[in-house]
Amino acid sequence: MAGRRERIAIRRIENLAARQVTFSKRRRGLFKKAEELSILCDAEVGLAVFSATGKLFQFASSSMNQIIDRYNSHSKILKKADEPSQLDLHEDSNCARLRDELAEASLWLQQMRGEELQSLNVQQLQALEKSLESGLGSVLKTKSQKIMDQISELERKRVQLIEENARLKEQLQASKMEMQVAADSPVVYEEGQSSESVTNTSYPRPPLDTEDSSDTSLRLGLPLYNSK
Amino acid sequence: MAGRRERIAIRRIENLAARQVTFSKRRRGLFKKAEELSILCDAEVGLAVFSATGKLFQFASSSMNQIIDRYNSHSKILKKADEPSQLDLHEDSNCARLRDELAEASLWLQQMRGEELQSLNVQQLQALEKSLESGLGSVLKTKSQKIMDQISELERKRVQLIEENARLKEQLQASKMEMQVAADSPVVYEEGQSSESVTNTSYPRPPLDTEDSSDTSLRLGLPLYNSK
DNA sequence: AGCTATTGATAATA
DNA sequence: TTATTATCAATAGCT
Repeated sequence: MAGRRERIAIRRIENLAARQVTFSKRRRGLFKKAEELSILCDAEVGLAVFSATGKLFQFASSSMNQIIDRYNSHSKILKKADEPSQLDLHEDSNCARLRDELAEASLWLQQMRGEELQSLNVQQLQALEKSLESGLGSVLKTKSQKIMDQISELERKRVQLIEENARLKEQLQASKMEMQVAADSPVVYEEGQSSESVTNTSYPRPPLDTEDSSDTSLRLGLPLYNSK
Repeated sequence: MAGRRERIAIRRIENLAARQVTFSKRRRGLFKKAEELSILCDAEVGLAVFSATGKLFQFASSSMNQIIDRYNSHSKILKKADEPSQLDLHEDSNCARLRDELAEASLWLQQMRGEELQSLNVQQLQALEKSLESGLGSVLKTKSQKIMDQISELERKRVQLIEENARLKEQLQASKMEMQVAADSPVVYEEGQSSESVTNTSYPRPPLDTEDSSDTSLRLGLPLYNSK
């Protein structure tokens, strides 16, 4: 007969001969599928496999160097202002390390954005989840703090402006009265209007107590970050 | 109803939607097989795929840069080491850029972990929050899938073992009966012991019905990924 | 996105 | 190693 095949567990095959046979078969299958993907879907694919004995097998839809270049320069989506360097002395040796670190950081960013998760096991996913939840908590906390600060600041400025307006009105009134005095023809029936009542007329709703408004802004701010 | 599948020709799929669907499906298959090869056969595997839209997907059994380094080492054996390649020519200019990108990526990672948020405004915090929520959703989904897969796998093995047990039990029973016949000296007062009761003595707890236990394992599995 | 009918891949065997 | 084939896995074509 032939293959009384049971699906094998995905762990290292202990038997050397069996491992080599499987490597040979599966390698061919993998390379075939890599090529098919690149052709069918117009994708650029690079695949390098080192056997346990150190032998290299490779496939590249274009050229391996081109793919490595593209891989290395892929994360230039974001640019920022240049930063004065302080490590010029060890430029060359740092370069490979930088590339390592950048690749790792990029992968992490991808995974935190929810991509490229298939290569992670459940434990790693759990850790990632915890990290994301923690980060999300901090973001929410910071955002609410910023919003509260903004509201407090606005409120403070509003109170300041109200006070300034009140001062200006008083000055204006004083100025008018001076002019009236200067004109030497005071009008009696206008004096009943006190400076206080003027203020109330101009600002029907007097400024709230600052302690209260702080709490109010908290309540108002909350719905903003109750997202979907 | 479903896949009235004819083998498709291996050439570029013209229809955009179909091409994207196929890319998504085959890419996952390819990455899975790459991972399996690396584990089963103790091989170092690096796979990079750029979609037609320029998006990078990668798998590396160790780290991509380690694999690239190893690849370059292998290649240099076949090349002249003193001949500066294109990669080397761009290395210096890349280095500064790499440093910038790494700084940028590191800052992002910090911010996604909930650190260094003070320099962001509310709008940026909102975007970060959305990104984190989206990533968290994907992580949870992937984790659930992995756990479900594990459960299915365990259940499958359990059923398999139950079947094997049943087979072994039958064989044992047959074997015992043969021995009784071969002994050719039946003892009358022992014949009251039926083969069935013998079996029950050897296996006091017969295997459960497979249908019921299948549902049970599913229910037990679900709370695992109902995270806090 | 899900769902099957098929094709394709491959583990055990010769 | 290569060939065979039973069986499992991947996926093309539909909803």
